[in-house]
Amino acid sequence: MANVRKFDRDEALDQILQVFWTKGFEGTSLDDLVAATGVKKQSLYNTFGNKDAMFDAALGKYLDDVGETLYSALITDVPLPQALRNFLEGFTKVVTRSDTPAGCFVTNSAVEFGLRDGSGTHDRLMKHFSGLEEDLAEFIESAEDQPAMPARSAARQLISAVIAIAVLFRLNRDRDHSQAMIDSTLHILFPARNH
Amino acid sequence: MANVRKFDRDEALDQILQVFWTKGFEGTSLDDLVAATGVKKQSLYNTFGNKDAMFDAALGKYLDDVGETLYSALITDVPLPQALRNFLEGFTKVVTRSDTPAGCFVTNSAVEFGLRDGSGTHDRLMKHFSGLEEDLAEFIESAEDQPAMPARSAARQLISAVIAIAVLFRLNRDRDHSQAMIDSTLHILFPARNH
DNA sequence: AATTTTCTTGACTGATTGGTCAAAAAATGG
DNA sequence: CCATTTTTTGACCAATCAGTCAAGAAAATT
Repeated sequence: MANVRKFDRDEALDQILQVFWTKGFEGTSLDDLVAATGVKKQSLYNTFGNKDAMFDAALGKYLDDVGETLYSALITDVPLPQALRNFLEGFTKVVTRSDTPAGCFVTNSAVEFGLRDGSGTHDRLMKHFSGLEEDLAEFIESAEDQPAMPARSAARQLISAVIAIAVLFRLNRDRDHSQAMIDSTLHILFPARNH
Repeated sequence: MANVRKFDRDEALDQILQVFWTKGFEGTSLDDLVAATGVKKQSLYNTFGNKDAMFDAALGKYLDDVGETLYSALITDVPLPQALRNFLEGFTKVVTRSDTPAGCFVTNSAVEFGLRDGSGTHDRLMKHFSGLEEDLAEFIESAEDQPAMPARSAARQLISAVIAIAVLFRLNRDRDHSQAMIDSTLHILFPARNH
């Protein structure tokens, strides 16, 4: 190799993610990304490709980071109610952090790319949700402690809660409301129990 | 008056709504609106104002139309479970119709305008959700038949379901999935009952 | 030290953005 | 039928859009 990159690729990608997460794909201009990263346009193109590729890379980073958070709750040997509480709390922490944009980048993108059938992003988002539902259902089914409904329904309720928490927090940054929705969801899955 | 408008204001507004609903605010250009309405740019500006005002008017139309659908389910004297089923089915019908864009325009806009504090649209969307939660809770509380949780929690579960149905249907146009979520939500509110 | 390879820089595209202007066309009131 | 008022029309605007180009700077290889 000859000359070497002056900026940190991963750090720049993280800043790119923040911008897309805040403003969406259409709402983000390349100048926004240049300003956020401090990296000149051509260097961004050299490193990532075009705007779509930058978005794709940002989505990948988000899926890696958040995916790890979500799935780490599902690889424990704590009782199911506690594991699912960890799942909900972990996700909620991600979408309500004050040092990252409010809401869930995947949910936001699902809304923005929802009608763009056939695009790579659209497929990726669909697979994310169906995969998560599958994994949740499997995890619940294989647990000792069973919720008050079929595993598949419970998984859907969890995903439903997670989406609603993300959308509503993005609109109204009220952590108490998010917490109430977590508690309410757990009471539904495991009624008549102390949480 | 002198000359009179050649196009129908309400019809044009409906077409404007469809475009914003499909592509979002940032994703919509004025040329898109001109193409969809068949009305020249200046005439749109004369009639509605600027792009923000057009979006505002479209949101108002959507809130009127959908609001009527939603609230009509809450002004009946049928038993609560049936009323809430009507509520969920009515909403789902709106967001899954094949002659209008997939998903809920309010939810989409909540995601897109979520971080624009202080904007009129942001306030309006917040008031919509808090108002709906309030009205649902009140309606449930004043009913004879009570769900298996406090009215406020039930109201939040309904809103949560409604948001998730809209987001997921926009991504993956699967009506069976929407229906399953409706049924699951009602089973949660009124367990051990035939729906 | 010279060459080669890569990254950086800033100027530069043509297309599109939201929005305006002023003239033309049309309909009403006198 | 004329004057007035409003809408329509298409040209026009500066700003911004995503993306490119070519020259310059920096590092590794020879």
